[in-house]
Amino acid sequence: MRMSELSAKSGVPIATIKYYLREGLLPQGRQLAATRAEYDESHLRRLRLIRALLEVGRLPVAAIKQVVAAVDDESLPLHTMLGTAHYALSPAVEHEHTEEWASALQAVDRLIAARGWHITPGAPARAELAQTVVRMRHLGLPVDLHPYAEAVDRLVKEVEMDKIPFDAPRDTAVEALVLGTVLYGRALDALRRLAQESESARRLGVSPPPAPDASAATAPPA
Amino acid sequence: MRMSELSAKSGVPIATIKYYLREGLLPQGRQLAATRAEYDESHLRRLRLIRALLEVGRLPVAAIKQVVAAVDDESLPLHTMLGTAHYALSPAVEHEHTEEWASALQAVDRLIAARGWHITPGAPARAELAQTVVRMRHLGLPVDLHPYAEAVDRLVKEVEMDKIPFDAPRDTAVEALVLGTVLYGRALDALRRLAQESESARRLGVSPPPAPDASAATAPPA
DNA sequence: ATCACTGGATAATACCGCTATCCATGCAGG
DNA sequence: CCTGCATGGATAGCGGTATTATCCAGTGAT
Repeated sequence: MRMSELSAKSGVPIATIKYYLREGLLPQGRQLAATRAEYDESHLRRLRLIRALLEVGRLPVAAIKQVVAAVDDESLPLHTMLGTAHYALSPAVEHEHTEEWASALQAVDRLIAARGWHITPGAPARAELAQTVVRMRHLGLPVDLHPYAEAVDRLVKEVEMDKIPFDAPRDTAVEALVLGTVLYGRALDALRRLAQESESARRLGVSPPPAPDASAATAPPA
Repeated sequence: MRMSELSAKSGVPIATIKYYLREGLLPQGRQLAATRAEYDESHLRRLRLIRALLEVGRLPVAAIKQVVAAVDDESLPLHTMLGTAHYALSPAVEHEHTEEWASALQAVDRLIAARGWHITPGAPARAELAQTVVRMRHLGLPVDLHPYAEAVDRLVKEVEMDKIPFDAPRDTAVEALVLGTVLYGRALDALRRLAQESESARRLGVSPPPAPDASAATAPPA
């Protein structure tokens, strides 16, 4: 198919597709002539991957570039691939070597040990979590992550990993890994807020089930 | 304290503090004279709240403005306050009234019903989740959110809500609500990635991930 | 009175994702 | 073959956002 068709099928403007080509997010089409190139289903699929990572996962374009590079690198083991996705998802927390930081990191490592997890020291999520703990303490929030760790531990072990099609072609498995991390991450977050709203309504008593001030809860900016 | 002291204690540059004052994120200090104003602990605390929402929660400044306005509005019930936080957290998904959208929304509503949740139709998380489902289907991912819903449901009911100090002064409770949503949301996400890494290492059982460095972000020559 | 410092107003900056403009093709219909 | 519209590629520009730099007049300690 040609670029215009690719654009039509994906809903991404041509100018934007050109941008992705420039940035190396999308592989070049098969060159037919100086002003003619052909794209196929793989480009369409890649485009959907990009948009999902961008719009749902909120990944910056530079990070997506990393991810697709890893996806395309056939020599990369799946586990490493997952690490790349995690790295792209993590927002580069700057290490301040303060007392608080060390303490928070220690707390995180205790939690990791308590769950029996095996985590490499360079894992981005480790630093990110430590950073979050620092913030929580700054603000005087009670910090108890154990129930959260237990919940995701079960989820990952009992559900998520079983869904990855390890026996499928590599790119399929890889996409499932990356997309699972990103899309289900968002889904989990949205679900949590739904649960919160429901429980909040129940406890703080917007009394009857047929919500009286339904619109108030999500009222648009004043 | 003066602005420079506020800056020193919070780690936020003076110019940035001035910006927050302009934007109404941070209340004005007590004016002592034309070129002299005094700030106190409440400003420091507010500044930390802002930075937490900004850096950890990734909220845009405009959304933070909404949140602090709600926090400061004494007349707002707690439940409504939570709704405001949720609204600020959600990234305004645009409704395309397509077939897929309707179907995804239906699936989300079935899930909500299955869990017995009480959710207002305008809940931002509802649309966000539907959007995510649409993307998942586009990409051919299997979509089964039930285990996720169950996990967060338990978490919210058994842990999160019990931590909110409803009997404390309003602003304390309000901050706990907002920060709980935002900070624990991030924490949950980071924990999930930790669990994934651990489980991935166990199942795919291999060498540790490459601990990619920041320079790699721009290094690869296409 | 002086001078370093403060707070406030305004303009400039950096980055990012995207978009508009140009231009040399290139295929299609006559 | 010739004409004309569409294509792909290169380049420059736009719009939004968070932040920062510049100016300036007022203040208070010395």
